[in-house]
Amino acid sequence: MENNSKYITTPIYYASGEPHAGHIYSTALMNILGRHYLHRGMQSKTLTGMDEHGEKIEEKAKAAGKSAQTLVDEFALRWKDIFAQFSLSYDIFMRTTGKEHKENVQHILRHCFDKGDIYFGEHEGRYCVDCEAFLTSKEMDEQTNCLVHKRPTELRKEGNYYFKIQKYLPQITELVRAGKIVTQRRYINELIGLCESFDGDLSISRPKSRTSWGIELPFDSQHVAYVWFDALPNYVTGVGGVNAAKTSPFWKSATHVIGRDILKFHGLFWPAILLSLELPMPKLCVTGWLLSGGHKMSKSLGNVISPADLLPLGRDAFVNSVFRLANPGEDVDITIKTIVERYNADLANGIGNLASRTLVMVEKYFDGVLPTFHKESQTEEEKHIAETAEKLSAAVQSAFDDFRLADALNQIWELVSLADKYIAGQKPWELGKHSDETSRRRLANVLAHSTAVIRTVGYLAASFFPERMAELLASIGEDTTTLTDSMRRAEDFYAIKTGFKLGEIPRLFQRMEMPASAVQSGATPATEKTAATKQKSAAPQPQSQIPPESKESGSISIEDFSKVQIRVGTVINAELVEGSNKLLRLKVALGELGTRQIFSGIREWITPEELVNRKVLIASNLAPRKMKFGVSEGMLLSTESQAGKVTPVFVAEELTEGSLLA
RNA sequence: CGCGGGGUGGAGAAGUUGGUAUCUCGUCGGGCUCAUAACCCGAAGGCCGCAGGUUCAAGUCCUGCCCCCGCCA
Repeated sequence: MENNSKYITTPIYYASGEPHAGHIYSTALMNILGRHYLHRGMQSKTLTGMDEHGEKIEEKAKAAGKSAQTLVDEFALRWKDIFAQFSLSYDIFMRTTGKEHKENVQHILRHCFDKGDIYFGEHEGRYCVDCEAFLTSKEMDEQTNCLVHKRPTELRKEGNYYFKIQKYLPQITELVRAGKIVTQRRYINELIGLCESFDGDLSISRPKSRTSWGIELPFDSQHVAYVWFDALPNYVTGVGGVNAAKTSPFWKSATHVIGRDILKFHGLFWPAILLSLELPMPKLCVTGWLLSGGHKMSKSLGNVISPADLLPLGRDAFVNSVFRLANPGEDVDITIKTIVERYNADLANGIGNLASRTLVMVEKYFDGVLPTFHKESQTEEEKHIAETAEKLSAAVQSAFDDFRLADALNQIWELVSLADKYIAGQKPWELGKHSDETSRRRLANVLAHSTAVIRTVGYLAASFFPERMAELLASIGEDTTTLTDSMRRAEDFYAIKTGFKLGEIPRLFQRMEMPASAVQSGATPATEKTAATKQKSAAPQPQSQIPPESKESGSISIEDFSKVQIRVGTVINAELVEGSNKLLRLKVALGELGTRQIFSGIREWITPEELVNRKVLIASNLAPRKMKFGVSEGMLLSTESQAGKVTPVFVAEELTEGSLLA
C-alpha cells in the first residue's frame, strides 16, 4: 500500500545561542516541504526543537548564574518566538529535556546494551573541551592544538561506554552506495569517504564527574549519555518512541533536513544506531551553507545577516531568494541587496504585478466578474500556456521529491513570465476599446487565461508563500479553507471560478526600496573595507584582495563609512616579531569580541612598552589576514606625520573596551 | 599531500553520455501604457583559472600547475 505520510525534521538546535539565518533556512525548508506534502493530500508531520544537554550548556548556565534548566527554558522560548516571527510552523517542538524523550533515550540505550552493541572501555588521549571529545592525531597540529578550535588540548584518561559502530559500517556503506540514505550525489561521495576512513567505535557516554547535565544511562548511574545517544534519538521520540516507530507510517517516510556539516552524524552514526534498533532508514536532505558576499557569515567579516536583519524584508523575500538561487545541497550566497532584488523581480514585478494587471482589467472591462473561456477560438499560444501550466504540477512535485526547490520555483516563475509576454502580445487594453463580439471574446479569453495562470501559480507556490498565495487565491474566488488538494487543482487549468465577482484587488508583494545600507553591497566584504585601508600607514594589511576603487580620492557616503567597525581596545601585550624589522605582535582586548592578535608595522617608531595597557582604536571587522608570522585579526589605527613618523591613536582610558565608534 | 567544495560575459548561476556557450540580475537602446516607476522587444559584454595532451571536434575527457573557499546549521 502506498505510504500517504511524510515526516520532515530539522536538526534540533543547540540551546546555547541565538538563532541565525542558517537556522531560519533549515527550518523554512522543513516548513515548505511539510506544507507541500500537505498540499498533495498527504499526511505530514514536521519536527524541530532544541538539543539541551551537555557540558557546554551546564558551563554556560553556571557562568550566567542560573540553573541549566532555566537557561534552556529561556532559549526554547526565544527560538519559538523567532520561528513564529517568520511564520515557521511545526507540529512538534522537541526538547531533549522532556520526559518522553528521556524515556525514549533510556529505552534505546537499554536495547543496544542488551544486544551487546555497547561496551565499557577506558581511553587516554588528547581532549578538546570545545569539541567535547578526544581527538585523533589527524585532528590536531604538531603542538597538539585542536585544528577546529585552534586551542590546546589536554591529556585525559576516562572510562566511557562505546557503541560498536564498526559492526554496522559495511551495511551502512552499502546503503549509502545504493542511495538509500542520501540521494544528492555529492553527499553520497562524501559519505562513502567518511565511512571508509572511520576507525574506532563511538564514545557514547560521559562520566557524571565531568557533567551531570544529561540523561542517565539505564545500566550505569554514574554516566550520562553523550550527544549521539541523547540528541539523535529525538527524531524517534517525535513519532512516539522505538516501538511506535516500527509501525509508524511517518517513520517509514522520514526525511531529515540537515546542514552538510553534520552529515557524518546523520549519515553514519544515526544509521548505525537505527540498524541496531532494526528501524527503517530515513532519507537525508542535506543543505549547503548560507554565504554572504561569497564568504561564510562571520562576526569578524561583519557580513552576518541575522534574523533581525531579515525580518524587515519579510519571510517571503528571504524564502524566495534562498530557495530560488540554489537547490538545497548547494551553498547559497545572499546579501540584503540580492534578497531585495529577487523579491522585486519575482514577487513584486512578477506574480504581484501579473495579478494586479489582470484583475484590474477584469474590474475595468467585465465589472469585476471573472469571464468565461472561449475554447473554440483559443489560439496556439493559449493552448501552449494551458498545457505548460497543467504539466507544471507534476514537475513541481517531482522537483520536491528530489529536494530541487529552486527548480520548482524557477518553473513557476517562468509561467508568470509566459503570461506577461502573452498579455503584451494580445494587448487587451486595445481589445477593450472595441465592443464587437470578436473583440469581447478575445478579451474574455485573454483575461480568463491570465486569471488561470494566477490561479495555477497560487496553488503551486502556496507551500513557499502560504499567506500571500492564500490571499491571492481567495481574491479570485478559490476556496482556501483547505489547500490539501492544491497540487491536483493546479492540474485543472480551466477551473477558474467564472462569474465570481471580485472584491477588493489585493496588492501583493509591493515593491521594496533597496535599504540604504545595501545599496553598494554587491561588493564582497573585502572590497567594502576600502575606506579602512586608506589608513595605509598603520598596519601591513596586504592589499592584494582589494581591487582598486574608482572613488579612491572622492568622498564616501555615510553608508560606506558605517561598514567599517572601529572599536576601542586595550593593548594587553606587545612584542617584537622575530624575523621582521617592522612588525609588532599585539594582543588587544576588545571587550565582548575577546582578545585579538593584531600585527602592526610600527616597530620603527614605538616600543612595545609604550603600547601595553594603553587604549587604542582597532578596525575590528577587517577580514582576518594570514601573514607569514600568524593571523592578523584587525588593524591598529595610526596617524602619519609629514616626516613619515607613525603614531598609534591613543584614546582616553575611561572609554569602554569593545565599544564601537559611530 | 587532514577532509571537502569551487574557478563560465559587471554580479550570481545552468551547462546531462564531448558537437553553434544558456539563464536571472545589472547596463545601454527601443516599444507599450492594462499594471506595483511595472511589462514587452532588441543590443553590447565571455582566450569557460593557467599550461600541455587525447580527438575531425573539449567548458565538457586525461595530466600537471595556480588561485579561492568551507570544516558542527
